Amino acid sequence: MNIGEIAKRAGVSRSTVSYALSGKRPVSTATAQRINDVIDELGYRPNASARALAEGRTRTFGLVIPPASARLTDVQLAFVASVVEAAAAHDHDVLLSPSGGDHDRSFERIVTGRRVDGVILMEILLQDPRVERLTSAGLPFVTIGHVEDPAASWWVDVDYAGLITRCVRHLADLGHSDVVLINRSDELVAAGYGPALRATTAFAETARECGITAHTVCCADEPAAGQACFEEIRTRWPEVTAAVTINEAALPGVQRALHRAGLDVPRDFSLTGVIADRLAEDFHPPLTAADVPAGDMARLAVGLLLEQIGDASATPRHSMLAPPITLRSSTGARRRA
Amino acid sequence: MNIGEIAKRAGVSRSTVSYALSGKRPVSTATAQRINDVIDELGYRPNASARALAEGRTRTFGLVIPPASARLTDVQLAFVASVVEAAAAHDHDVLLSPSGGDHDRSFERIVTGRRVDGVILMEILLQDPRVERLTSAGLPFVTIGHVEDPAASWWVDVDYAGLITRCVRHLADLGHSDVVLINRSDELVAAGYGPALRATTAFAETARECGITAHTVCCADEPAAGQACFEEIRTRWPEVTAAVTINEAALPGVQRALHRAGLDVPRDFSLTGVIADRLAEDFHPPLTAADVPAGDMARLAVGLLLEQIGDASATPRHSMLAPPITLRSSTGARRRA
DNA sequence: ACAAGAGGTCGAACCGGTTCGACATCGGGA
DNA sequence: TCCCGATGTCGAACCGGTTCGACCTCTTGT
Repeated sequence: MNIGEIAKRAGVSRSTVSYALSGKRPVSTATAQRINDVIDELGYRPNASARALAEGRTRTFGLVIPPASARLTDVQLAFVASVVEAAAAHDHDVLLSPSGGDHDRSFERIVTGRRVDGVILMEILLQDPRVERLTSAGLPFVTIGHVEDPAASWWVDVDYAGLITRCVRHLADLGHSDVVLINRSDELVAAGYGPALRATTAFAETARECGITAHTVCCADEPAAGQACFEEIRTRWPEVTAAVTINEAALPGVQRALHRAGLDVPRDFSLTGVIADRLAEDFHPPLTAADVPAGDMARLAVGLLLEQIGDASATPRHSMLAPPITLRSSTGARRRA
Repeated sequence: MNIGEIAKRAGVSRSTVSYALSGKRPVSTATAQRINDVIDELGYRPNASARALAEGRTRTFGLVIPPASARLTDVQLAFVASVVEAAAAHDHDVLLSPSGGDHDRSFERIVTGRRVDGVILMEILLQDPRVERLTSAGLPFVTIGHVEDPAASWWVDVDYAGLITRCVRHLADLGHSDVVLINRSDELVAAGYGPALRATTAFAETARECGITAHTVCCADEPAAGQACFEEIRTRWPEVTAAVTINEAALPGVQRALHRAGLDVPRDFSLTGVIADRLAEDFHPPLTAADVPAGDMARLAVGLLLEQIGDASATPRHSMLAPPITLRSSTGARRRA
C-alpha cells in the first residue's frame, strides 16, 4: 500500500495525493474526498523511512540513558517515560540508546546514521565526551544537567545548589549545628557529575555562612550502601543531628539504619534534601524535601529540543528548575543534649 | 556525505562502494582499500532512512511500555534497559511507545508506519487489543506474558503458577495452615492480567491440595497500599501466619506493617513469593523468593523476535522461565500457638 | 585453443515518499 | 476585451541507499 497505489485508485497523480495529505498546496474538495475514501478503505499510512529520506527529518529523538548495569533509579525511570510521552504529544518517537560501558556503538549509530533529529542526554558530566561528539556532528541536543559554560548549550537542570542551600538554612534555623550531606556515589563525584559537585559546594558554603559544622559522605545508589553509610556517620560524628541528601536510592537503607539506631525522626534526627515527591511521601515519616520534577524536566527538554531543531541558528536556551521545598514531617528542632 | 560522494572520490561507482561495505559481492583488495581510506577520511556512515527504505527493514524494534501514569516498577525498568542492551548487541535500536490511556496514536504510528521490524509488548493481558492489531498488521511481535492460546504466538513468560505452587508447598511443609496471597491490583486482575490470574488459581489449588486455608487479597502497586493491605489481613484473618506475594512495589509497605504489628520475620510470620532478587535482598530479612529474571527475559524476547523476523513463516516458539526459589531467611516453621 | 566459470565493476532500476516547475482553467479588475 | 493571479493538477527530479543483470578480464580444465 504505497502512495502510488492510492493515486492510481483515486485517479490522480502521486503528487496530488501527497498534497492532499500534507495540505501544502490546495486540492479541490472533490479530489480530496476521493483520496481520503481510498485511504480509509485501504488503511494506508505513509512509510516513515521514505518520508524521512525525502524530508531530511525523522521525527524521532534519541534518548541516551545510563547503561542497565548502573541500575536506573525510580526518578530516571519516570523521566524516560515522561520524555516518551512528551515526544508523543508532538508526534515524535523516541529511540533509546544506552551509553557508557561498551555501548558506544549504539550511541554512534544514533549520532551518525541520521536516525534522529536530536538527542536528549541524561546524567551528563561536567566534561562529557558525548557532548563533544554531538557538537562536532552538528546534531541538536539538550542535556539534563549543564556543562561548564551554561550559556553555550541547551539544557534543563534542577538548581541543586540553591535547594541544598535552602535545606541547610532550614536546618540551621531549627537549631542544628552539626549536619551531614549524604551525596551520591564516589564514582559519580570523581567523574564530574554536576549535581553531586554543586551539592557538595553549596552544602559546605552555606554551612560556613550559617556557622555550623558540615560533613559530607558519598554513598552508592543502593539501599544497602545507605544503611552502611548512615552507620558510619553515627560512629564518626555522633554529634550530627541532621542530614541532607540527594541520594534517593539509598533512602530505604537510611531508614533502616535510623530505625536500628533507635532514632526517631524528627525527634532525634532530621532528614531533608532533594527527593522525588513519590519517594518522599513513601518515607516514614514523610520527608520535608524538594521534588525532582521529572515530568516537567522531560517536557521542557522536549520543548527545547524541538525549538532547536526548528531553528538551528537559535541561541541556546535553558531552564533551571527550583522546585519548592515541601514541608512534611521529617525535620524538627534540635533537642538540647 | 553520501555514498555518491565516496564513490566519486574513490573513482568507482556507487554500487561498488555498496558492495565493498556489505561484502555481498567480491571487491578487489586495492579498490576496497581506496574506498575505506576515503570513508575514514570523511567519516562517512550510511543514512539509516535510505538504507531502511531500500532494504525494507529498519533494524529497529518497538517496545511498548505501560504509560508513565501507571508508574513503572523497578523490574519493568530493568527490563526496558535490558531489552535495549540485548537489541544493541544485535546492532538494533529500540523505539519506545507508551500504550494505554490516550497513547494509541503513538502505538499506531509504530505499527503502521513501518518504523520497526518487530515489537515487544510488555504487560500483556489475556485478551489484548494490541495483540490483535499487530496480528492483523502482520508485524512480528513477542509478548511478555502469554495470551489464551499458548501455541499460537511468540512469547516469554515466568511460570507464575508453578512458582506459586512451590511457594505454597514450601509454607505447608513448614507447618503453616493459614496463608494469604498478596496479589497485584484489582484493576489488573479485572483487566485479565495473566500473572495475577494464574497466581490466584495456582495459589487456591495448591492450598486445597495441601489441605490448608488460603485467602487472596489484591493490592495496588504502591508501598502505602501494601501497608494498608497487610493491616487488613491482620484484622480479617488474625490466624494467618504466612504470605505469598508477586507484588514487588507493595513490599516496603508490607515491611512497615509487619514492623508496626511487632511481628518478627520469620519467627512470627513467613513471607515469600516471586520477587526480583535485588528487591528480595533489600528486604529485611532477605526474602526467600523466586527471582523475576528481567535480563534473561529481555534477551530471550529479543532472540525470539529476531528469529521471527528472519523467518516469517516459522512456527511460534516461546520460553517459559521457572527461576529457582532462593532460600533466604524470610520463611520459617510455624510456631505452635 | 576454447569454453566455462570466477572475479570485479558498472549502469540502471527500485524502495516510497516530497517538492519544484509547468501548465491548464477560471474569475475578476482595468 | 485582455491580462493577471489564484486554484488545481501533473510529471519529473530528488533524497541515499541496495540489488539485479550485463559486461569485461583473467584462470582453469579438457
